[in-house]
Amino acid sequence: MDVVKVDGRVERGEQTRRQILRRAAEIASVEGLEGLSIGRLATELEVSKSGVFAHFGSKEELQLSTVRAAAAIFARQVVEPALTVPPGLARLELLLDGWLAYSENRTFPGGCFFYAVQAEFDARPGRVRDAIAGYGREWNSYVRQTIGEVGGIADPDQLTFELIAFLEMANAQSVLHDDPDAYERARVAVRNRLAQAGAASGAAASGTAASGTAASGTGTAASTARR
Amino acid sequence: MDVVKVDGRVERGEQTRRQILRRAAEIASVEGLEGLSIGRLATELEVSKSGVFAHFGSKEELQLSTVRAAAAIFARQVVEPALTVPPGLARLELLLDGWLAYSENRTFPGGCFFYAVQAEFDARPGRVRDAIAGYGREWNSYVRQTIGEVGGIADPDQLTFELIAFLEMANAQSVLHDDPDAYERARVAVRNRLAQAGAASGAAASGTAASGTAASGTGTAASTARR
DNA sequence: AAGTTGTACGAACGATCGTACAATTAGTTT
DNA sequence: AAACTAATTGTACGATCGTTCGTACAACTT
Repeated sequence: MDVVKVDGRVERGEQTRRQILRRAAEIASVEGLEGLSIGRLATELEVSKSGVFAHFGSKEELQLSTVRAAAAIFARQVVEPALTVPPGLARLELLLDGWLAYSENRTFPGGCFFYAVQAEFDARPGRVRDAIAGYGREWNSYVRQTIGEVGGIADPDQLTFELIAFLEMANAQSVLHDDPDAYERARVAVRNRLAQAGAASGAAASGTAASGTAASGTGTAASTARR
Repeated sequence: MDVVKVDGRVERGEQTRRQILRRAAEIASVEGLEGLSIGRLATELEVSKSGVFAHFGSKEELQLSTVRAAAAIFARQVVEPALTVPPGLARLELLLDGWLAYSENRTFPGGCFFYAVQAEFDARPGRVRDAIAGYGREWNSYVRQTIGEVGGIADPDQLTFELIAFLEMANAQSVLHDDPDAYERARVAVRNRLAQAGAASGAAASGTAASGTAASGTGTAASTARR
């Protein structure tokens, strides 16, 4: 009906814009959002520098658009899959495992996009930093909410802090030291901490076989059981 | 003594070099080692651009020297104080509290220097990355060793991973979100995790007793004792 | 005293940065 | 067909980047 207004020119423009932003996010995950330059982007994509520039009007707008594009990829890859299972421990575990997979399989070549740009912009003012901080808070409060839906957890804010710490540490260690074992460390840490928190929900589903007395077992058992 | 070879020119040179590197580390903790430019450094220090350049011969060498200078500051501020107490739980706690204080009181204006440059260089090759990774491994294995000296801890490598994760998370949250509470979260996490690990050494003081919500105890005491 | 060494400076270089604007191409409307 | 519109291009600009080079001057050696 009214969706027929497919202007071929606009259509093509949006496609190049998507290509630009996908490449921009890849570069930024490795070199940072400042290391990302319009000229280099144009050269790599084999288009004109002014063509790239025209899509955004300023470098800051390019950076902001890149952050938004990366957030969409993150949401599709990490958040949405977790929404396919009912709230509770299973969803929380799927969310955390999804994050580790997102980092481990290098959705962005430099590891987690937000880890990279967060550390780059955390100490300087501006709209880019504000956008990054906003997504950080969103992610934080979504994890927090998912923890809340498990029930029976004493201090959800504290648990949120610790779980996210494990995820980011795994990403950092893996990228800097080429150490894939970091992800296994994070999985052990997450499992152990969730057991300690006394995640009430039954669902022995993905849990360890020895989940009954997991608290004192130091959680080393099911290292190979998962995955 | 035998230190009589005080050439006034060399002496003066070393002093300006120290000033350059101190400022360079400050800037890099905020803007990164790439954001650090020789021209800007010269302007801020009110010296000539070529004067700054002459001290290092290349930008890469300036970056390497900056990393080394920051490592020396880190060692003095975090590692050395812990060496004043005997090995064991007390030393480990002093080390961790020392790190949190080092980040919290903004020894570098952008928070932990190494957190910033690690995320910046973790995904690109080169000598700078290698140097940063080297210091990272050093820090990691020193924490690991200090944990080992406590005794009675099941998996020291796993504990090292988790404790450092708490520290870096506190730094990241604090800097990006202007949230000073992050440090308290990290202290709670550390205390809780050490209690769970069953740190054998005496000093039950900081153990499970205060694990509820209290901020008091040895943790904060040490943090204020320093500095 | 004259001669040597080391730090710091000023000017200039080629390259690249972000940005501006007019010209061109391709698709849509009348 | 002409008129219009949107994406893309080419050219050019001022600023800043890292780097090079010749020079000035203070400090040390002989």
